[in-house]
Amino acid sequence: MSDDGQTRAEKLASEIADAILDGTFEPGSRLDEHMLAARYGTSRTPVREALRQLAATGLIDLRPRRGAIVALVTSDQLEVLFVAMGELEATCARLSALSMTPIERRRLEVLQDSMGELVAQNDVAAYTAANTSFHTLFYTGCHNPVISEMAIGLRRRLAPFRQAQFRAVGRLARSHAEHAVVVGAVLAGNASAAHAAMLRHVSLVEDAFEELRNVPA
Amino acid sequence: MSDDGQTRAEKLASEIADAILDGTFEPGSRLDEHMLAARYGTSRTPVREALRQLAATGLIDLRPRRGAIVALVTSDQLEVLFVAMGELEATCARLSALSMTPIERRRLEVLQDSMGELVAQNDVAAYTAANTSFHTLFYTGCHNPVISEMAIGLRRRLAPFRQAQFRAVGRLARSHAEHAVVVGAVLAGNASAAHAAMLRHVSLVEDAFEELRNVPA
DNA sequence: TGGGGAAATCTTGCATGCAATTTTAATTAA
DNA sequence: TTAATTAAAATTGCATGCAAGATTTCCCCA
Repeated sequence: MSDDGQTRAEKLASEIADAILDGTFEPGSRLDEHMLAARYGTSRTPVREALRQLAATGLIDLRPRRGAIVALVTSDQLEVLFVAMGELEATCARLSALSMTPIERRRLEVLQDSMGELVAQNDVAAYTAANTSFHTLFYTGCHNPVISEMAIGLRRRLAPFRQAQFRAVGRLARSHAEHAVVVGAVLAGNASAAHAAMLRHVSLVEDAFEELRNVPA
Repeated sequence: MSDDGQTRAEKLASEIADAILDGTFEPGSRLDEHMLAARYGTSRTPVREALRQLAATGLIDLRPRRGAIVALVTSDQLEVLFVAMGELEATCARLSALSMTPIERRRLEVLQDSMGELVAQNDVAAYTAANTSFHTLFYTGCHNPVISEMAIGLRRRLAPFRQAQFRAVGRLARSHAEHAVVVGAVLAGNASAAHAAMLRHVSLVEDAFEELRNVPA
């Protein structure tokens, strides 16, 4: 089993990334090469290659001769990351308004409608899942893998900080209403309106996160 | 000499990147690990780590068990890269309009004026250099290292394809006029206008590149 | 003469080991 | 008790070697 064409270093990079994102390795903790090698049953060589790959994504911090630590995101950096993701998502929406195929536009419309039903049923879990699909549609719809991969990388990195954003009352309906503006602009082919609407939407999501974050620990 | 706190793999990554960008290693050519190790006087281990780092930036293509090749950018990919860079630059301008400090705004103003003189003198070389400074001001001015690093990385990657864009007649004055619109919007704190103006500017630069590229080989 | 297949060669992937640097601990002096 | 110094331990950086997979070469057959 296990060998699907990927090299061990690649699988390690992905597994370590998962472990970091799901909290197994806490921010700031040292990623000892021997420890990782033992944990994943390999030698240090592929571990080192994986670490270098992860360092390039910003997930870990690789200090020469001093080892790797899980990147600790300060409050400031988190702000910067959220802003960056927002801008990228807005850009995706902008390009989607210009580049989406009729089929993609139709999919967007259908998803928006079905999410409306989820709002009516107040199904938070299903809405959260659909919300991911919603944003994914723009990643593919912008037809620019360079931008979409940047956005996906950021979204992935911010995932641990985005949980439970729809818990607050009325957030579901509000999110859906904001989506409607974005969808309308994209379907109308109005690039700048799509950009502005998506930016407003994700900024509000960020605000919701802020509220969460400022709850006394 | 030689040891300035950097690890060999890091220096290798930077040296190989330079060699790729200056054309020493042509797109599509194989990057043999033994060859690289011999060329830079190390063993294969740091070479492999450097290659993994470069693969993360998209500069090389690392195919499992099949070695690394210098990423060959097709015409389509180049288009995608230019669009991505344009969008990021526009985003930088947008954020700059919101976040630049008075000092940064002043610097922008001063540079814009001095570039006007270069246009009058038709000093292409100096204008080209100043143009880099101009864009760099927005990278720092957006106050978002995540976005600016993405933009810088793209600009670096596209550098080999951007040469001589000011050769065409009248391009200098036109560039400066476009800059004026961007600067005006940023100084006025008009985010969406700054975004639109920068987007228009870089799109035109891209068009100039297109003209160059379509010259029969 | 051209195509298919097997063997030889080459290249990558990974483990291991050693040297160098950093980190930790211990010991001593103030 | 605390700070400084030094020695020990641990950890990283890198070279080397071998095995597995890919590539090339060569030969045979149609």
